[in-house]
Amino acid sequence: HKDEKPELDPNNPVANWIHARSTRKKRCPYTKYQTLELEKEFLFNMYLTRDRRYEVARVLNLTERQVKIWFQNRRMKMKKMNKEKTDSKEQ
Amino acid sequence: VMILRSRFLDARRKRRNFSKQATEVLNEYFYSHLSNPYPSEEAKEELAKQCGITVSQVSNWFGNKRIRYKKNIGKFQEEANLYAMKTALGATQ
DNA sequence: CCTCTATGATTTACGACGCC
DNA sequence: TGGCGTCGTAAATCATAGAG
Repeated sequence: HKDEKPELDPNNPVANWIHARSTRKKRCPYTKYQTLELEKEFLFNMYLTRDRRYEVARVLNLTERQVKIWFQNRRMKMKKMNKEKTDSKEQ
Repeated sequence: VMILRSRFLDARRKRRNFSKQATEVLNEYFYSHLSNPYPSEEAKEELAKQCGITVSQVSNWFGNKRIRYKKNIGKFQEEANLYAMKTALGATQ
């Protein structure tokens, strides 16, 4: 499950850690408008159809891949929020 | 109603830095597993219990610690030596 | 008090692996 | 086999607690 190892020095403690590939796109925070629209779409349906994805990407000037990943991350966030809610209820 | 109110207030409760003891426990694990500081789910649960924080918070702490350590190893050298010495002494007893 | 910096949390972007 | 699913994480960024 390793991404890449820029550190080749065997004495370097971080040599075997997970490292992001240098080709990874730098994180680009979305605008308030983009986030708001994505949230609205998520409220409508947690899973995108292919043409909703195309449409959302076009309107928000994001790639379809970015929209797909945003929904994946958003579902994980929802799962985490639900878990915290039920965890605090029991006890 | 009061229960719902207190739960809502809990959720909005402002972040607090972890206790010195909790940070101590997390750092001990981090520096004694420096070549592979990725605790398993079970290890995270145990650390969370010892520290009085959630598993998510343990994950956040390790994520932040790994990237900040990697970004400036020199800055953490003193701390690393301190915990290395501490575990060495603990193993002797 | 009033700054800043360190710290905990959240947000993008993937790699690994799963299922259909 | 491609494509989207989850899971765990990297790295950047946000928010502000709290040390000086």
